[in-house]
Amino acid sequence: MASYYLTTAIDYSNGEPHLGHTVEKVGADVIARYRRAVGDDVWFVIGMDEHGQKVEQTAEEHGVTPQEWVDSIAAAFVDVWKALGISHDDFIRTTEPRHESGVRTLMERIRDNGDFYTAKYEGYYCAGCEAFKKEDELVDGQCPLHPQREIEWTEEDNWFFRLSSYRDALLEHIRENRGFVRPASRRNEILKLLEGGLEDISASRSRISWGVDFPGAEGHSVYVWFDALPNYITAVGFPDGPDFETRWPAALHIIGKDITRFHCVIWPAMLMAAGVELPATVWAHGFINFSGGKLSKSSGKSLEVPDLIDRHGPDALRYFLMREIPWDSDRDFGSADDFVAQFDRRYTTDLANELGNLLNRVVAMVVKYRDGRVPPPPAEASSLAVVAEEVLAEYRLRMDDMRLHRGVEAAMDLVRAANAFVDDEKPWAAAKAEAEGADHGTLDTVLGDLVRALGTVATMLAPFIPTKAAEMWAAVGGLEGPPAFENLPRALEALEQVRKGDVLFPRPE
RNA sequence: UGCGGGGUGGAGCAGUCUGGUAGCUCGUCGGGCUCAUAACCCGAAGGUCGCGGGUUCGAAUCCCGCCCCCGCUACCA
Repeated sequence: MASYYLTTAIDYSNGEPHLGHTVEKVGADVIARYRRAVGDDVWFVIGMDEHGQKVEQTAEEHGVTPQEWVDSIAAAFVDVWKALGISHDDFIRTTEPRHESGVRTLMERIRDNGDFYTAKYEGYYCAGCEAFKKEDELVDGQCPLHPQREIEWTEEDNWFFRLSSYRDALLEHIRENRGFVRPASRRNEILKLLEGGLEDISASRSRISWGVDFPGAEGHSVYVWFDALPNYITAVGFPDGPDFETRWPAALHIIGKDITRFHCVIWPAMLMAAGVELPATVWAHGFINFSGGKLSKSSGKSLEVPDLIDRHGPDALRYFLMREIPWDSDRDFGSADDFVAQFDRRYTTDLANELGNLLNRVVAMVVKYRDGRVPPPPAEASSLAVVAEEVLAEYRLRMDDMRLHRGVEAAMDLVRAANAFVDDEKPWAAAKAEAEGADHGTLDTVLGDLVRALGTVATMLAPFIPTKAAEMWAAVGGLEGPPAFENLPRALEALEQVRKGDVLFPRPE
């Protein structure tokens, strides 16, 4: 079994989980579940980035210790992921000992490789940004993001990382490995960036106490990216845990497009400097945008994730996000009201009317005309069975290429084809003909192939709507949930008896 | 300024790499069916494929120029 280790960006512990976090985790979960169905040995890790001055300040504002603060935020994130059915295998937090010790080891290796040096860093420092600002970034001598804060001319000794010396190696790696940075638009961006040259970056901070101590440098802590990025290796036991060798290098890092350069330039350079293999692919997904303003003035529809889950259930939200938001680019919803309206529309048309109703009508007919017995596969496949084969192949191509929104679209194409097939074949007319003496072959083929098409749909949709797909699979007579793709043909042939259950997606009243 | 992405019927998108009657979903209008969650199916109207020029027998698709929108421009998740 091929090892497939995938990660998402770890989320910064400065606020509650929002839609942006949710899209990323759901997409990653879809990939994880799909890879499992393909037969890979999947290891799926998400987590929290918990250090830094901002966390320290936020904790102070709430009158708790930083550790208490990050504990409560981590719990809030875990609750949401659980509610959404995210199937992660591990949850890494950068305040955990396994992470902090791994970071120190990594820093030591980079240092031993001669890629750290000290230099004076001076400039205007904004405590709000936790960063030095260039003079032309300031507005009226103040940081535009934190105008209420003091800006200070500051000098400190920093440890610098020789990022610039990895430019050629990075260029070569990205040029030769087309799949390293995806989608292609992001790859172009990074290549152009590299062609323009790189500067060294600082790797330590002297003024941050809530962080990992910089090895061998009294009073310095590891700067944010050198702390956060290594979570991908510390989570699987770097440097010498038993799983590190089998799981690393990762198959896939899933990130937001805003942090592409950190993952495609700094992170691989760090790994090269420490003599660690590079991940196979970094995938930068797009964002949800609200050009019309996220906060609706009119009806005040909530975009809080728990409220959206309550609206039509977790699977419906997963479906909507994956169907509507391209996995490789941005999507603008206008306003919060528009978002909710689109969500309601997708739920009613796609899930209730097309998918749920199809299952219901097919199961009802099998019960009515065959006492629930699923007719076995006919000698000659129906037109629907042919379409099912084609759709499945197209679905696999799209999913393997991580075009998730196109994958779910393919599955729904089969749903539409099945609904049209029912109308074309008119099983009720065939049943009437049987009552008048016609043979049973035609209706057997129609009903059996419909049931098996539904089984195929359930299997294709399982990564997207795991709970509902399992209900579908059970309704068409399947055992133990939708099968791995390898076993699908056999599992479909084995379907014997449909089970009429509750309406899959009730229409809103 | 530079770089990247985008501009396709009312809305959201596919198609552009590998030129050859412009496609899908939703919405609108008309028809059909009764197995089904008043669900489903079929048909119709609706597009100068951002603008201008070029290559070609032929361009949404290739080349040049321009306009508009978004992101990034380095230590901000």
